[in-house]
Amino acid sequence: MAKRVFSGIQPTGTLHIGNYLGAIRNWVDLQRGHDCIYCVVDYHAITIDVDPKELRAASRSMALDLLACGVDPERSILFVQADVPQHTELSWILGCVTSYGDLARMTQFKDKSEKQEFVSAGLFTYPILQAADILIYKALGVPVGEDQVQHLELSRRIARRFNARFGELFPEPEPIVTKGARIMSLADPASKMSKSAGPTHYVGVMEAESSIRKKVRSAVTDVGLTPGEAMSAGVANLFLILEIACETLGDAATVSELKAEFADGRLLYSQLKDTTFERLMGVLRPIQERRARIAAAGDVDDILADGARRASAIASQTMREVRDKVGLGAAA
RNA sequence: AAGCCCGUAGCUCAAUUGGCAGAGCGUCCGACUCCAAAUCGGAAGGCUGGGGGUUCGAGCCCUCCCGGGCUUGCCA
Repeated sequence: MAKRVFSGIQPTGTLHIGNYLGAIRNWVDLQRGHDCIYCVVDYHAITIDVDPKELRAASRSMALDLLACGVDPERSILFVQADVPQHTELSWILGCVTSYGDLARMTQFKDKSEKQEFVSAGLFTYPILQAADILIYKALGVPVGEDQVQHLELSRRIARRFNARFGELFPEPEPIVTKGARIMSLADPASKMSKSAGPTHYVGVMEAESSIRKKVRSAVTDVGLTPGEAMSAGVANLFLILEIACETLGDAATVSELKAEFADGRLLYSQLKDTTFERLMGVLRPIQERRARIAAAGDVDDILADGARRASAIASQTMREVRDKVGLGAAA
């Protein structure tokens, strides 16, 4: 049996090229040779303030984005987290083998809680739910970015502690270190591309072409470098986007040509931007078209229902084992 | 549950005794630039958390509600 992989993404905001080039592209590739379970994590989304009128639509929309990007429901399981409520049941139990001190050490919690005026307990216990997401499917691999490594290590600790206390059940999930595509904000190349920094900082995968052109054109570069000098962060970021886009398109020549021009000090940044924009659209356009086709077909809800059904089958089996090992409930 | 403090533009905060709701940052447009940034010029942006009241006049005073923070409790 192929190695099982789990990963999730929050349904807040739209998918941006940092998400796609950094993570989702790998999700798609992992489908070859792995047994993949992909999840739109709406339980996680409500750890911060979210509009209930928008959440469900956002979850569906994110699922649609993922399908458009190439997540294949024939090969993988795609579902919305709250459609498999066993995630939260396991989360409670795992919370009881998680140390308070471990949670208090999570840097992402510290960062996020500083920015919120209302800090929910859910934000604090978030990594436990994340561990439940992974362990309930006994996933062996989890594709993660650098920012999630700490959380995955906690998941491993939780699995280990559960096994030690209640008997061997969960395999320790291994990180799948993906090609280090860390796309930076175009407006501020010192910080990672994110939706929270505002619309000028990210390029949406489904964004209108004219808008994307504008954003790529306004990318921060530098005042001009002398030949032989290292690239500035902004230029390096454009090259990174260009490189991944060209790789996807099977175009090896363009990047090396532009890099040679850069080394000679005769690269015009306007040209780099135009080329990057063009190649990026070469990648995004088919995704956008596919999204339109899938949306028109109108079977996303069916796909998600089927995904939830298949995920539930695994999750409820694991929960039977968990309840048995822990001794929960009156019925055996 | 009680006490105290807080809520003003997207964000951080001003606003004299109760007297025209403002600034910085961000956003948008323009100039400059190979493209951008920075800089300069311009613009948009508000039910002052909500309801009621006092007053000629309320961001400011009274009252209730909602939300947040801190403190001391109560119940499980």
